[in-house]
Amino acid sequence: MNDSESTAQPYLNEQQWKAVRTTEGPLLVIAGPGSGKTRVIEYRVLHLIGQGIAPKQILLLTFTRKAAQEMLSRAAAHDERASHVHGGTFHSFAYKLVNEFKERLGFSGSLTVLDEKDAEEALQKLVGRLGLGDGDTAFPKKHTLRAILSETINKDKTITEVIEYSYEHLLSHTKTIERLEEAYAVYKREAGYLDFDDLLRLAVQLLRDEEVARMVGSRYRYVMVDEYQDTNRLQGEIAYLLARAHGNIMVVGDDAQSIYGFRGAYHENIMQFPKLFPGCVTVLLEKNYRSVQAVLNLGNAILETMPKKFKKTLVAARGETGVKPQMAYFGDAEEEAHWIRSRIQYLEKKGTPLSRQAVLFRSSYISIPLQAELTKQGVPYEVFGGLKFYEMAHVKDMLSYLKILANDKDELSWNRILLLIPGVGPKTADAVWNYVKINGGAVSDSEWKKYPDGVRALFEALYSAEGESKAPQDRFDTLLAYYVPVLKQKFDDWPSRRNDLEILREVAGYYDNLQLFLSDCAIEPPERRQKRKEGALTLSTIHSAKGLEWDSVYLLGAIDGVLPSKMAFDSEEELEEEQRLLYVAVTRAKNDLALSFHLESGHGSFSLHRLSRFLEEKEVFAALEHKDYSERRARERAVWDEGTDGIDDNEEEIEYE
DNA sequence: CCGCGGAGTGTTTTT
DNA sequence: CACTCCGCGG
Repeated sequence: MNDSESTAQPYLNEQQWKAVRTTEGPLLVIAGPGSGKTRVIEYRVLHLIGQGIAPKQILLLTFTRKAAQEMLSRAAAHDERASHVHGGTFHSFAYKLVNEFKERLGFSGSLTVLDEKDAEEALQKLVGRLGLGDGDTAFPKKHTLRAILSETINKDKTITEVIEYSYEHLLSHTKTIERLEEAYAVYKREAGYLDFDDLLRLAVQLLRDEEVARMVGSRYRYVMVDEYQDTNRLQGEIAYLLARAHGNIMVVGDDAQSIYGFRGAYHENIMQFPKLFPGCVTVLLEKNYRSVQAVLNLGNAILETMPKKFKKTLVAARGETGVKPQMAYFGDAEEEAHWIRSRIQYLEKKGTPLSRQAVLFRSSYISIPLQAELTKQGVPYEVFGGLKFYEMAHVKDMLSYLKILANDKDELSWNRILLLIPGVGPKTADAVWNYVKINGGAVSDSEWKKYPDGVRALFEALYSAEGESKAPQDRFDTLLAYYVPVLKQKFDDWPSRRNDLEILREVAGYYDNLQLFLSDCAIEPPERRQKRKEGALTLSTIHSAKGLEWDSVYLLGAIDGVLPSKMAFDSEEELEEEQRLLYVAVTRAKNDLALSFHLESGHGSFSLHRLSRFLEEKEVFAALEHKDYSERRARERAVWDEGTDGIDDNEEEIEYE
């Protein structure tokens, strides 16, 4: 995939230099899209090392692991020492910290990180156990329950506040959900479970402790935080606590690109930074080295229509006018997919390789017709965002076996793998778990007779995979041999799943510590494809496209109800975030941008037929070149006003010139 | 107690 | 349209 650094910028400009050289004391960098902030971080790392700072004393906190790796490996290309800089996500940093000081937090056994799905599973189990939703069909689903509890942590609110604010229809369940929250906390503590929110919460708790703060604070004398506009209150506090003693902290962000409010991102963090760190130096990076003027004009028009927010304008550094972004209209998703695919291939023929083109969308489902079209026509593509590798059932199954080796109190994993055995349902699974909880792995012969035969086979597989000294990959192999028959029986499409597990096996080979492998799987999903598809087209959610750029970009589904999502319709705040999402999408394009619309004939009552409201704003509308490719509409028009022949045919080459 | 089949429901974005 | 929940037959 492409990244910001392919942007041709021969030297650092004055503002960028200032950001690089200001190493002592707090520094706030407001960086518009394409303004070279990645370069600033890269050079700042090199500059610090050049000053004689030990790489180990530099900490770089980013939003995704990939971002940190990119920046550090680029710096390492100039100076190998840069590869020893500590870099990662807040969550992985927090996990290491919690693990290091777990006794202080009152944990005795090993810790297991719960991903979102696990957390939901745990909640559902508790709901059942406590009989909370009994006979009540209106009782919230596990996903909603998890969202509510998560919001209390990430937005620092009480359950009542969260429900009053975003889930008014659930007010009557407030008391029950409070009970659930307590039970969930106890449950996690007993099993040694940490969900994503616990990681941040506990890290803050640790750093608030003077002694810990002193130890950790002296470890990292220079702290840098990327994508600061998308940090939440807890992450903001972690950054603050880390740098409180020495004040050597740089944060980089752009409030206009804050798109993680739904996850508790608190963009006020950026505004409050100067207050938190008095004497802070502010640097504004406005020059855009990425896009042609026509694209920037659209970006600026969107910026103009945003309520509140910083006043700023993207200033083009490239000086090329470029072609006005196209707004293309279609009758249905298939027409749209067909057109986009053929336009992509057309540009490829004209010299823009597939790897430098990307199709972006608000939500994954929107891209399905296009994926079908691309597959049909043999266009190689790679999808980012949406369903994740480590969330697939067979991957979770396999990881569950390993998780039990790492933490035998892991009830959720026991439950999962027991249910895979024929003849074992919830009751038997529970019985076996209760037995294991008390007696450990030593099972008497008489006990076996109580359960289906498969249970014994499972235990034997687990026994033979045990052993501290064994490499994670060896254990993996033992358990995979056990699991493959289960896989074949459970899934018709097992060959491709078997292949996924082969990839997982390879990843396991990079680790010599099982714990670490497993926590990484939850917090920082290992790259699913070691060898990336060469020369493939990128399909990505807008969220996953953050920080990236391509020569040619398509925004699929510029439909009111998709972008903005209909889920955001009744919240002013969420609508603003959707608008920033549009801004992020259009500013990914370097040379060429096309937006597209199709009529969405929803199943059931909902059908979407209006252009995104953000694009209807006068100035935004004017920054686009509107073209109606709808065959349906063309047909209608041909009937209504005879004489015009509307749009000729679907001879693709003609249409985009 | 398990597991299958039918009915009903609500649908985003991610560490 | 995919997933969850419920009820019934084995």
